[in-house]
Amino acid sequence: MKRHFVTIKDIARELNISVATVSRAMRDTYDVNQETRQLVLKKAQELNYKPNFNATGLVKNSSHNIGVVLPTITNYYFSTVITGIQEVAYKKGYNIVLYITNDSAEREMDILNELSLGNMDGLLVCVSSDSRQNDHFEQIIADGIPIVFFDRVAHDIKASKIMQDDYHGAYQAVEHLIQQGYKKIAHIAGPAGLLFTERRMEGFLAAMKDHRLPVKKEWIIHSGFSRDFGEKDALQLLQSRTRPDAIFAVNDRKAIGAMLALKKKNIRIGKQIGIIGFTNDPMCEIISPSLTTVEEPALEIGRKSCEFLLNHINKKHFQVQELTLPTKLIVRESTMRG
Amino acid sequence: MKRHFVTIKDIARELNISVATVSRAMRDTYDVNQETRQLVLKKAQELNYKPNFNATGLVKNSSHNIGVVLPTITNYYFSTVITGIQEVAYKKGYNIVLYITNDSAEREMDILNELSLGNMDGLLVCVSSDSRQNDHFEQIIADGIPIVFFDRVAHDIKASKIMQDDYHGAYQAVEHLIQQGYKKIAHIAGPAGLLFTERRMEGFLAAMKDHRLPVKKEWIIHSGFSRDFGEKDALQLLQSRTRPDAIFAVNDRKAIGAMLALKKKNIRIGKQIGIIGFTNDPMCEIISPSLTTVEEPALEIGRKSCEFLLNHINKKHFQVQELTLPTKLIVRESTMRG
DNA sequence: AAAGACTTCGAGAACGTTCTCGCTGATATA
DNA sequence: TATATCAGCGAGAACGTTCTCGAAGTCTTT
Repeated sequence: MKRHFVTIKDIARELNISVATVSRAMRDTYDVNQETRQLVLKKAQELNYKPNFNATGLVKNSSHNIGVVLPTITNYYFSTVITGIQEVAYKKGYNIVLYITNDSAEREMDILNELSLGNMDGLLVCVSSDSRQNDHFEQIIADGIPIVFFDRVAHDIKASKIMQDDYHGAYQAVEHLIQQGYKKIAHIAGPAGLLFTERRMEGFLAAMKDHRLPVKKEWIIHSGFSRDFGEKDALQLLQSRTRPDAIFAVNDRKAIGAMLALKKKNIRIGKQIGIIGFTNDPMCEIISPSLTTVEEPALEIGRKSCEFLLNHINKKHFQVQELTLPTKLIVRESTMRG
Repeated sequence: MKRHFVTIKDIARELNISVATVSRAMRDTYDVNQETRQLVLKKAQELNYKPNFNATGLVKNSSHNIGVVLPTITNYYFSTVITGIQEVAYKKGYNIVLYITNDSAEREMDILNELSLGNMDGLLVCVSSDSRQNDHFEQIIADGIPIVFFDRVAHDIKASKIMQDDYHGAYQAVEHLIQQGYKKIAHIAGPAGLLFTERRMEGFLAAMKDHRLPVKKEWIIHSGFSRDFGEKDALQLLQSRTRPDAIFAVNDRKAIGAMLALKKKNIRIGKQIGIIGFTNDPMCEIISPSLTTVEEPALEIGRKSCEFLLNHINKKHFQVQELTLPTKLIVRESTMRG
């Protein structure tokens, strides 16, 4: 249990020099003799010295921890984003510590009021789908803790934001459907109130309008993000007076749910009803027919978010900035009429 | 950039009491008057005081951080394990900080020699598939940092280990194939040298032996864990002199790779060749035909690992212990001959 | 009334670093 | 020779807590 650590003092004692000099040597400041420096480094190695981050953090007033607050990690998009975050954080010597909200606004609140959060150098957050109030973020920002939002961003908060190009991705998706000859296009969307959901909706509507296609209210359904909701939404669409001949889903999971539901009803995906998703989850290639989708730059979003945050943390002055990364249409079988 | 924090001293000054008393009040020790305690708590709330973990950590010699070292997080099993870990860690006030090895022994070494690791209160690790040398773990253990291994454990290390019941899971899987009438059963395994791979192999061999079925060398293939390897292995099996009529894959991803390859060759899964996987990845339900598999208790493994580690960290004396959690056969279409 | 026990609190050291200031001795400048 | 410059280093404070020790006051016991 009790472990004893080698400190800078031990090195100083063994070398008969002051702790100040050892500290200088470790940090390679200008005012230390290179010879003594080598001596110190050698001795440090020999004693297996590891710096104590609590001590450095205490004087420098930083923890080298950045908090990542997100709804879940058990899906392709989020786990990939985290991988990107971790990659750049690790390189710069920062730890990332995870906070999972389970997509619950209540839990999100709890987490943001958490003690430990105050000890983060900065925060990367993707808001939960049912959080409407944003006061808790305001509070954190007021406390002076840098925040970068990614993917699902809070509307009204003045903070840096990184998203994929949801509008154009959606536009391109719908245009692809239209080019394939589908005309009666439905959209199964996410919960209302989330910016990226709205942007995809706008892209959908714009593409329909530009191609002079009618949009029926009953072809637009708002619900949750999971596969189950995709199934339900698809079944609901089948009930509508005029049945759509294509579905644009807000994400791949819902698209896959819809496919599963339609397959059960013996509807031939592509031929009878075309389907397109969003994300490019590996599942797209596994399901049959394979799912056409819009690829999101998840890894890059993770990397860039973290880079932004580290800039915010280390720069004296930082501008709030927004970044939109491009998406890419990936055509597969689910939108093939042939 | 510069943020000013409310400290215990501020509270003491405003209340005209000593820092020691404030500290006592915050920790609710026995030797503090309940009235003054309430006063302190009220003032703390009022000033929005947040304890500084660097300071407490420095005197208590702990960081309340536990490191999680694992190959990747972008798959179902690992992301679920992490969710379990995070769940209990959060409850106990510990942060989890992620280290991703990308399944490379070299990177694993780098990470374990990392400075920041020395500042973890404990480690949860799942070794990378190509790591043979375990000296770096010995070193950490010698440093007195508690370690718990999960899933992929290092053979020879004396440390606590948590795994699913790979042997019986495999046995049950193969027995299920046999009961379905398959006789020529192949096993596409993981890389040799990993304990759980070997255990699944043993389960496979035992079931075959108990049912007096022959095992051909060419029906056993060792390779990587990814879908690509599953495809390759399946194609290789098709080349063998006597073609197997069923495949037991070491995990779902390989099983799915194999299915995809066989489907491309117009082989009817189930009828001509039965396939069973391991993990119960959500993809099993998505692919067609759906994939029979052995469910792993991923969430529970995450939870238990973390509980073990926290015990190790907080108990004065701890016994190294090993825990094996049960698996569960989940029958779907890929092993239906009818 | 004296002694003991208990409650409540303060002073100050300690944790392992970094940082500021100033000192020493050597070298360069006048 | 006297003075300025500079390289290299040490002493000690500071960061925000906890912890140990002891003191003051109150209450109980005899």
